[in-house]
Amino acid sequence: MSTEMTDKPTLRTVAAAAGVSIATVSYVLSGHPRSQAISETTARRVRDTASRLGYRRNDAARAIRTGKSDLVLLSLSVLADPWAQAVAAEISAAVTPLGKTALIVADGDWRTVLSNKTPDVIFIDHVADDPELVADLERFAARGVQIVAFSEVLEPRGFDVIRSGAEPRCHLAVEHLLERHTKIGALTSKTEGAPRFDAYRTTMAAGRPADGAGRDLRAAPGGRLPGRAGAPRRAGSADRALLHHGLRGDRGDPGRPPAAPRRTG
DNA sequence: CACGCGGTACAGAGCGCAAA
DNA sequence: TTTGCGCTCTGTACCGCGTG
Repeated sequence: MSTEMTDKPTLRTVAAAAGVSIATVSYVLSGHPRSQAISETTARRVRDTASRLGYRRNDAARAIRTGKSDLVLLSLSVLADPWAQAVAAEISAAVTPLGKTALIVADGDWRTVLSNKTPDVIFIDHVADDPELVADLERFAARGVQIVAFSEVLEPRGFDVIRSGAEPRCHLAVEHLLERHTKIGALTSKTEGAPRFDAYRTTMAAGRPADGAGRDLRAAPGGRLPGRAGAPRRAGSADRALLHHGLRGDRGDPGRPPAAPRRTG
């Protein structure tokens, strides 16, 4: 019994129905430069037949031969982060005109996705300096997958690493606030060993204004600034401004170009 | 281990036509 | 008639993975 009415039409089906070879159908339907060498009569017959049979290209099969999936994977550890949302929007907008699809993984579990898919490009917003994770990335990079990892600690090993560069951005934020303030409060979850806070502290200690005015950075672990005993106060406007810069600037403001990636062969 | 899946890439066959 | 050339299309290897 024939299954032609129920089976999904393939290139082979279309070729048989149109009376041409598989290759001819492939050239016509893919718009391959070589299709210009195929007569308009034949090309039209192929297109009409494909349309009549409801043919749709099998991207998985195509990926086997070309090694291209037209898939761009974006792995975000925290989707609620304004920076992550901005990056997701930018990448989606950038890849769509190229005929590619952005696949966004919101829980940062990019390894599970890569177990059964091979994207053309992978963006990962956070990669721990774990040898096993890095080995996974190196393996995909060796297969020709372009990988961009945002990391403060990872070294480029066949793939790109973007340093968020907390210090320069903290410097900009502090200098901006110092135009109108001499005392700045920082709301931070921890003050020791935190790169972001260290960057603020370094900037504050880096120099003193010519008029001799002092610089004072007060840390507030837990999100509260020190005040009178028993009455912790909320941060003032300058403090909130600094916090704002810290969140947005720390990992790259979408409105500004990111730090240049470093790559090794 | 052999085979099949679907689409692509590429070498080359078949044909028509013009010039010698 | 032979030769050369260009156009159109064909046949098949190849890819990674699952299945028998």
